[in-house]
Amino acid sequence: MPELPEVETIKRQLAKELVGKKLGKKKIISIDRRGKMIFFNFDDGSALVFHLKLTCQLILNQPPSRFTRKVFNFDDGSILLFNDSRRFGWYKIVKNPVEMKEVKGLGPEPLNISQKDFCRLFKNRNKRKIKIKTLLLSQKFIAGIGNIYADEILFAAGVSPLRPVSSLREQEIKNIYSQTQKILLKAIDKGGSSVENYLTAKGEKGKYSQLHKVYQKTGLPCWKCQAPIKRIVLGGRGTHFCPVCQN
DNA sequence: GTTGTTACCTGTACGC
DNA sequence: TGCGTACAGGTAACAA
Repeated sequence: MPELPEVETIKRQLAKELVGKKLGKKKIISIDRRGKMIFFNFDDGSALVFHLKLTCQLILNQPPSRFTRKVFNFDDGSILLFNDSRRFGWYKIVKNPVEMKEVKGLGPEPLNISQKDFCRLFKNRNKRKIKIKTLLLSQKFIAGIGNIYADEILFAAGVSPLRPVSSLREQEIKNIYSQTQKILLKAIDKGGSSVENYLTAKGEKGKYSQLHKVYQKTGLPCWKCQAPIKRIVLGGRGTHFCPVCQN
C-alpha cells in the first residue's frame, strides 16, 4: 500500500516523464506530492489530483490490465494507467488545489520538519491518552506515514506502539524523529516497499520491503534480540512489534 | 473536544 | 474443483 516513500517514488518517475507534456489542452508544469496525494499541476492553475489509497497503481506506457480504471493519453503518445483493484483510490480535477479540504487538513511533512518543531507537535498533545502508533497514522498530525512505516519507525526507536503519547520522554520523541527521517529517506532510496501489489510508475517493485524488521514478521525472531515478533490489532490495523526491545 | 470503532471494497489465501 | 470465510488497510463517518 503506497505510503510516503512509495508515493514519492512514483511522483519522481512521473515528473521525469510527464512534465511539459499536455493532457487535453492543458500543459503539466510540475508534479508534486503532499502527504500521500500526487498533484499534476497545469498551466491554468488547476490540478489533477490522485490518492492511491491501498491498491492503486499509476503505471506509464504499459498495456491495460483488468484493474485499469482510467487511461490518460498525453499529446506525445505517452499513456498513464490508473489501476485499482479495490476501488478505494480516487482522482479528480480541482481548480484550486491549495484550497482542497484534503490538503488543508494535513499535518506537516515529516521530511520537511525540524526536530524542534516535531517535538513541539508532541508538546501540544502532552496530556493526551492517544497511543503513539495511532498518532503517527493520523494524517492531521503528520502527513504521509502509514501502517508499514509506523511499525518500522517505532521498532527502530525502541518505543512500544501502545505507549500513550503523554508518557513519552523527550529523548524518545527525538529518537522517533530521527528514525522517521532515516527510515523514510532509506525507503525512498529503495523505491518504496512492495507489499501486496505496489509497483512504481515504471512497473517495478520497491526494494525496501526486504529491509522490514517487524512489519508482517509475526512469530519470526526479532532482528535485535531474537524474541518472537508479536502482532496485535490496534485501531483496526495489524500492528507488529518486539515485546522485548520496544518499551 | 478527544478517542475508539466501523464501513467502504475486492483480491488472495486458506479450509473444507 | 468450487464454495465460503477471514484478512489486508487509508480514510471518513459515526459512536462513545
